[in-house]
Amino acid sequence: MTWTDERVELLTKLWADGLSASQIAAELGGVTRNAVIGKVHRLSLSGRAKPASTPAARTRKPATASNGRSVTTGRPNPVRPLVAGNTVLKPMTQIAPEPRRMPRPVGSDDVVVPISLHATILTLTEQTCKWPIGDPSTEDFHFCGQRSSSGIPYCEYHSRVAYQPVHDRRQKKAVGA
DNA sequence: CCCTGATTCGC
DNA sequence: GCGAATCAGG
Repeated sequence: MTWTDERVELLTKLWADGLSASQIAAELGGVTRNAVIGKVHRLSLSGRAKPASTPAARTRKPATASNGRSVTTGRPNPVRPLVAGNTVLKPMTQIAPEPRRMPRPVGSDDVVVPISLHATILTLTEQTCKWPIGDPSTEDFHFCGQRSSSGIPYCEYHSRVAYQPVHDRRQKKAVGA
């Protein structure tokens, strides 16, 4: 797969959008997340929202070394002002001393049956359950996020909900509990 | 375990 | 320039 102008553009857009490398790779198709990351670096658009320069002094070469492996674990660059999540900033926030129950401002139905992780579009991968929960127009909306079997877009529970067996009406015998 | 990005280096 | 392998962390 070649990095056409369009693909590079899409890559740039998605990367700026905050999508992960693997997600972008899946979106583009034909490339792995490594390819995406490599390209991102080559394009010098790493770090996403981090104008602060980070001249890290990498000194590793464990690839073709005649010796064992260098134990040079120098990490002189721990500074990382991550600003990826673009959430609305709340200037003042009353600290709610109750970590117990979240009030339910939205009148969403209690569709959540299994323990739902608060998966957003950003955390969805090919292996996370994409069962939508809540109203997409509210911030309460999220996805199940449970791990799903390979290829299946939903977790086991939601798979059964999604693909309700229409067949299997005849054979309902000897199903001992 | 799953995932994330970062880096290196042979191609 | 490209990206697999690898690393390092969550």
